[in-house]
Amino acid sequence: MPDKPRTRRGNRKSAESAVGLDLDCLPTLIGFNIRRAQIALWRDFNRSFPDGDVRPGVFSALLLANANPGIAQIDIANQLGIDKASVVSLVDRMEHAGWVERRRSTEDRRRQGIFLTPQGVKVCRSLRKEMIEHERKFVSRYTEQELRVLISLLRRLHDAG
Amino acid sequence: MPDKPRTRRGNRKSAESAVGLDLDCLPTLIGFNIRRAQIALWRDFNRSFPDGDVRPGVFSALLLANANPGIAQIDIANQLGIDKASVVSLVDRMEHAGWVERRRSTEDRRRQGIFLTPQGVKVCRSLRKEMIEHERKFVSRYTEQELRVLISLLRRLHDAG
DNA sequence: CAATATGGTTTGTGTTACCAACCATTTTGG
DNA sequence: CCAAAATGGTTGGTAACACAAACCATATTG
Repeated sequence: MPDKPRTRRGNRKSAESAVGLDLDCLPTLIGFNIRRAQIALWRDFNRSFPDGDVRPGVFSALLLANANPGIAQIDIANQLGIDKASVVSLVDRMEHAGWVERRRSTEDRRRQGIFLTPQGVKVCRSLRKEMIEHERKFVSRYTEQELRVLISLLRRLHDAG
Repeated sequence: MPDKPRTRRGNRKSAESAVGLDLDCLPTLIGFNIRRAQIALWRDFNRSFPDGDVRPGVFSALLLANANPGIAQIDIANQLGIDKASVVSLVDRMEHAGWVERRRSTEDRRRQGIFLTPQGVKVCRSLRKEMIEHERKFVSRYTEQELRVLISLLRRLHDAG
């Protein structure tokens, strides 16, 4: 029996072969739902910010550097929960775009302080606005209370991961 | 002034250079929190399932194929919310591992039905158990009610993304 | 029956995470 | 005080994904 009964060939509603599929325990798994949410957000992000220099990683790093002038790359890594090696390429791209510059700290000459250029400041301000605008589409699915709960539950997931 | 005041050089609690960093609006953004949660889960997943054939994508695809014998790859893509091209490599890996086989449907010869091998069935059962075990670490941070809420809020995020 | 749609595949690109190894610098502890 | 260890940054390599575009075989359609 190389076949299955669930083909879309007229024995069912023709539009939806997916109807009635069994997802097993997947819908109850945190990982599965986070993954799907992440994909959905990522896809939407790419539509909102098409072919620019800004990517999710760059965005957070830029905001962080803007709010903390001279922040060290290691601190960016820690705040974003990623590897320090990953931060290097983020900063590389931001520097290449002319948004930030690295300045070797004179207090601790291992540290590379990140400082926004005037252009970087402008871009950052604009991006922050666009991002909030972009998130509105998702935020609007929740009440204010639900959103607060969601954020706070998510935060517990990664704080102390 | 190439320097910043927030170095860890004794003028502050020496253990934490990160204390007092300004995260701007990042903590209130859904995208940021999802991303961090995803990273945390991913990292933990890799510790729980070190160097095996099983990866997050493969896991969901295997469960799906197990629960729906003969499912078409396109349906896997739809259920997982990913591109059909991405499914190909997932199935490739599962087939290569000897967990599933592709059988061309005789009803619609475009479709490749995915069927688990006996070994695949065993692996699947074992993986499901391991996965639930693995998630326990995160689940245990929530009350039963909180978990239900979290899952349901997340679901709203990707259903209709 | 021609035009179109669908499922699968291949190929290529891009993002992003990790680790290991290395250098320069700083901190440490014997 | 100085050798040993820790720290910050960088490079290079690997891997998992995600996507899009182009292509084939097959099905559906008009």
